[in-house]
Amino acid sequence: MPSLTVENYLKTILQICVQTGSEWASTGQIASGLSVSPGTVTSMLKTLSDSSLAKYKPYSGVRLTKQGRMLAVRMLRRHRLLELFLVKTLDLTWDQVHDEAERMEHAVSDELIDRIDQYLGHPEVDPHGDPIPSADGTLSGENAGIPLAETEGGETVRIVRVRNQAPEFLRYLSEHGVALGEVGTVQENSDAGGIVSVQMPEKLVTLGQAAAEMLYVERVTAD
Amino acid sequence: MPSLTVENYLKTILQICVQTGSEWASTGQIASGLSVSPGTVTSMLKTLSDSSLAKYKPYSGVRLTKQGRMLAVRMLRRHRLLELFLVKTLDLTWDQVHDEAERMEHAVSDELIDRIDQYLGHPEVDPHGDPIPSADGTLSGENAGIPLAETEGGETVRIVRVRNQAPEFLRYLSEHGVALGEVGTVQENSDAGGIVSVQMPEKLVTLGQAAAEMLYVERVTAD
DNA sequence: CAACTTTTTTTGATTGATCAAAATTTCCAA
DNA sequence: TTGGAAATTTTGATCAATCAAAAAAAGTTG
Repeated sequence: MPSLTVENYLKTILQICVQTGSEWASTGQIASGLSVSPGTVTSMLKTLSDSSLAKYKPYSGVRLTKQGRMLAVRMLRRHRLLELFLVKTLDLTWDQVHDEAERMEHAVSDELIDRIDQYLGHPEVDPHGDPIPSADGTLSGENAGIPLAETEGGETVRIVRVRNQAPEFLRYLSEHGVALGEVGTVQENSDAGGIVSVQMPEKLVTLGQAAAEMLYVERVTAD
Repeated sequence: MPSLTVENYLKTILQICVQTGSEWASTGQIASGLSVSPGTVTSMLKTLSDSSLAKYKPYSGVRLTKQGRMLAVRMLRRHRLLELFLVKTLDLTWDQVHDEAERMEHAVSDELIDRIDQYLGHPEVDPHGDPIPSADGTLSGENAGIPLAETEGGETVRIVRVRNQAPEFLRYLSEHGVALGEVGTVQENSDAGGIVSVQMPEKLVTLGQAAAEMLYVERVTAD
């Protein structure tokens, strides 16, 4: 029922809320998230409000309604299941699936998504470690892990999530031995130098601060 | 580059041409194929002409250009590969895949389609027996088989294609033992009664004339 | 708190896809 | 060959999504 455009607005709003930890998303955030002009966003926010998918408060932003949030979560679920499906069936790599899923998520039925979920055995995370919402609309695990940037030299960490879908970034990681589930030891985290380096099983990888903010890890306790 | 709408027009035009064996498709045929009004078609035909995807001749219809035909064939290829992919990976049945593929075909990249083609081992036909165009745009095998309606009592035939995607029709066939590749014996083809009946390995199936025109078979010579 | 900056909204326009209904052209049959 | 009937095109309108640029509101800072 909702257009592809509406689906994209809802998803973007939800992602902003998750990332900022707020209930509200501003016109400007949405505009830059979708690469459209602010004026376009304003008019779409009114449309969303009219269809009870969000509550729009002029000059403040929007907040998803239960219904809108449900739809947005469903888009996230579709996107993430599709990504994993492409990786599992066709052996695509984590840098190849985002754009593909971005378009496909608007084209598949709920029934197909549930089939895929079942085929994959109800997975918890997608190829980037992003949690997959359950069929009933529950979105949990969005807070797992901490940015690599917050760790210190000497710590042993497991890679659990990459919060940046840029193919070049993902390929850089792969080429330097960084993959989901791998364990490494932080060599150095220097604010002065603006870098973090981690010894992975095979290779040593060094990332800038910005990049280290996007790579999420869990501290591993020797057991 | 071409919009979803343009892709659908091109595909529809190609299908009309294939079905009628003509180079031209009329405004009316396209309008009913796409369930839009004739006036809408007229204006889109001008658009297609302007983008050199088809040649429009007022009151006569359109004819695809080489470029337009290429694109249309590509849509057919996508559609058919997607159908088979869904059947092979997720065990969907032939009555479940058409609508799904119809939407997905606009959302997948050429690269993904080629991956799927490779994964499936370069198949020749989709789950309905429709031939899959090759990557270079060759569409062959569209003339394989003859309608069951043209066979006579006593002939042994192999089911090779179903030219009707209606889920109810396909389910009716499945429920009566008709599946691609199966062999049966025509019991009766009666113009008077308007029915054709075929003894399949498990069951006896009886179809009306119209239905028998949509089910394609090959005569099997005892060997 | 007044002036400047930033953000947001409004305004006016455009584009693509569609429709209904009127006008036109083509076709067929008497 | 002529008078409908059928098919097609034109016309005028609508709707969703977008933009640029002007106007207004909110925020910030000396």
